Amino acid sequence: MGKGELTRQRIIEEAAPIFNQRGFAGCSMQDVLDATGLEKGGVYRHFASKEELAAEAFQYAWTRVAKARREGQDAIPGAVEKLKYSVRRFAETPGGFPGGCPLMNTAIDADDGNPVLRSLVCVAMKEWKARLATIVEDGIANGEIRGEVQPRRVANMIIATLEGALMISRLEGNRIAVQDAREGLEIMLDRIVAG
Amino acid sequence: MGKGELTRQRIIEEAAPIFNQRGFAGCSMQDVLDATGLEKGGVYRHFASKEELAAEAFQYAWTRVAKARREGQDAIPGAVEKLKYSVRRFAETPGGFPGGCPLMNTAIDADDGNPVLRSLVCVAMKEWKARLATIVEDGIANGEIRGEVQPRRVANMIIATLEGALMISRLEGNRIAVQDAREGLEIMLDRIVAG
DNA sequence: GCTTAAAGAAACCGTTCAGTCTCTTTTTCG
DNA sequence: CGAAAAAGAGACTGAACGGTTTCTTTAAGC
Repeated sequence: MGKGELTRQRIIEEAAPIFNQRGFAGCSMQDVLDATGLEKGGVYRHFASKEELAAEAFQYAWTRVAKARREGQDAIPGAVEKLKYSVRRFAETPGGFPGGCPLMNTAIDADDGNPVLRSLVCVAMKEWKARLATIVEDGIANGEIRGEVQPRRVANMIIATLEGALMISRLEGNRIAVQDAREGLEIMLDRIVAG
Repeated sequence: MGKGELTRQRIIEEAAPIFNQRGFAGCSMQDVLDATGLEKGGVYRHFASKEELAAEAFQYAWTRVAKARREGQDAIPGAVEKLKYSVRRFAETPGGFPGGCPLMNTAIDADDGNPVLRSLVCVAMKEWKARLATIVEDGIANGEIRGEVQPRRVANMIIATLEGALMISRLEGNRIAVQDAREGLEIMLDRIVAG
């Protein structure tokens, strides 16, 4: 990787937390310059526009967060245990990235405009949901989870509850809401097992 | 109410949807001028700053949304039925205010800055949570709900799930997530009844 | 209906915005 | 080591930003 590519990556990494904390409109290019120590020319050589940088920053932030949340999940045996692990992992790493969950932040930030960011968030959401739904489907297939359970509904419930709880927790400045969500979801997950 | 007060109120009502859709930094005073048809002097006579207007706009938006969600709730008998009604009402009015839920939008918008807006959101969240928790407490007191149930946890679960689901629904442009959340929460609420 | 105070229009303030361009410095590679 | 290419500094552009001020219009109270 040449020096240019290295700088580009560094800009993304420095800009991502700022965009995640302040939103697209709330983060100026000057903020990025301050954070990177570069000048205008140094940044605009690597990105065509603020929007392009913001898009790359979101991708970076989400990739990092999603990877951290997934970590260790493959080693867990059993569909329900895998789901519980996902929930626990989410609840235990609420400060995984400065400014909170990039998915939620960018979804709220871009849902009434900025189609570029919006579509990236849409894809990210779709992938997360599919990942959870697949675990449920596998559980149904091997008889661990009851057949009537709707994978999409379970996935939506998990994502909605966790993200909503994170919003509350960040607002209140404590972990109570995410802990409550975790416990509530674990009870729910116990109820989808077969038998 | 004099003409001044009337204009002030009209500015708030016109500005609230814009702030709710674009966020504090994403909505300029020029946008407010365009929406109201007034000029700078006409607006700044009634508000000391953009922040003051945004605060009033949030209060207006949240008051309206909260009232709409509460409507008819008092007539519902039984704690669990009251809670179910709240959930149903939320799920059925996802487009209650342009731009989505002001509480979530402003919480995400202001949680890493703007202490004025942040504290208003905090109070709103506290009140909503207390309202739900009180219903649970009443249900426990009259034996309708099991004694082990933690009112705060139920309240957190309901708010988190609904708000998270609304975020998903708005991102995807359909009502699937809020419907899934509603059904999931109803099952959860059936499980907290005594006996 | 006249006086007076409130309300609004519009020019204006300095600052910051995203983005461009030119010129210098630093890599990179033969 | 030297030439060509890449990277970065930093001045600059015009528009938009939040906010102020002055002056005109409109509404209210006697």
